[in-house]
Amino acid sequence: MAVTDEMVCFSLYSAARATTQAYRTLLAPWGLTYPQYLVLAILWMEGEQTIGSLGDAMQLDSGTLSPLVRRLEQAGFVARARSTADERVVTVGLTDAGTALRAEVAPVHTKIAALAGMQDDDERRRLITELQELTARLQRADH
Amino acid sequence: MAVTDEMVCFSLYSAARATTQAYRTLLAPWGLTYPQYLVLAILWMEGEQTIGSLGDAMQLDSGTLSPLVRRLEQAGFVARARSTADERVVTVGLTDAGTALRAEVAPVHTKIAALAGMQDDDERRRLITELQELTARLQRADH
DNA sequence: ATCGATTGGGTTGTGCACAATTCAATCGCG
DNA sequence: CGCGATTGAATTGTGCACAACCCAATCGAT
Repeated sequence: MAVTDEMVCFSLYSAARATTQAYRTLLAPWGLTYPQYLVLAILWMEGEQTIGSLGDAMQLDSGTLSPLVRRLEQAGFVARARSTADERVVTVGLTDAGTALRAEVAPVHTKIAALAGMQDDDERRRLITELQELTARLQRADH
Repeated sequence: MAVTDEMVCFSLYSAARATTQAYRTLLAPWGLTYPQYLVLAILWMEGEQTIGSLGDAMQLDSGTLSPLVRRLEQAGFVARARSTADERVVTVGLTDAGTALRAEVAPVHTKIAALAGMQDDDERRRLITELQELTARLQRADH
């Protein structure tokens, strides 16, 4: 038995990498990465966002999101604009090309869940909850 | 309910980042990262390795491991040498400084497991197995 | 023994993740 | 109103993760 097989941390680290790898394969036709897909998913489901609201949803800071959104903009899928009400705020919205992706690309996360053997709603819900609780305990402790 | 709360992938991604964040905090006194800690853990438990055997254990390629091990070498914790039997192979072993770290640093993964609420052996084992199976299904599918 | 194929490791380039810093816009307290 | 504090993004720098590529050492089939 390898050392790493005794560590929860390693099984998480490994599962997360396997997941992004599966996304890489399925998203390759559009040149999208997994975090870029997440941004698009949020825009598809919840409409226009700001850098800050994306950061809240994904738990990422502007140091990660700012260049990531710039690449999505360069790819033509989103548009950025300074808010008129508050010049500090940058809004991020879908372009027509970004909206057009939805039909073919949005279902990818369902395909991944199926590949992972997480097609059953209850079981998936249970694992999500377990991982969210684990995450919350770690974040609470990390102060 | 946020979009991301419905995705297994996101809960994995999030839990993995929370874990490395917890490691970052606990490893800060030694300037070690989580992947660096993993390499040291393998060396402590299983003795001298090669770049290849580390790659097998951690599922990483030389493009990641090569600079990572170089940084561990620059920090003085490991030493690298070409194998005399096969000049292609690079062996990685602990220095005295690397061995000396073991007593204080090795227990970190147990502390993290406790913070994550995974102190119970059976429950931890169950989650590890579940994640390993999920990982295996994704890797099998990703061809 | 030779030469084509394989293997082990390194390098380069791209994109996340995160700390730390900067800066302008806004807020709030007096 | 005025000004110090806060906020929202962006930038810089470090370190992983991974694809693509390179090269030298070794293997293997003849």
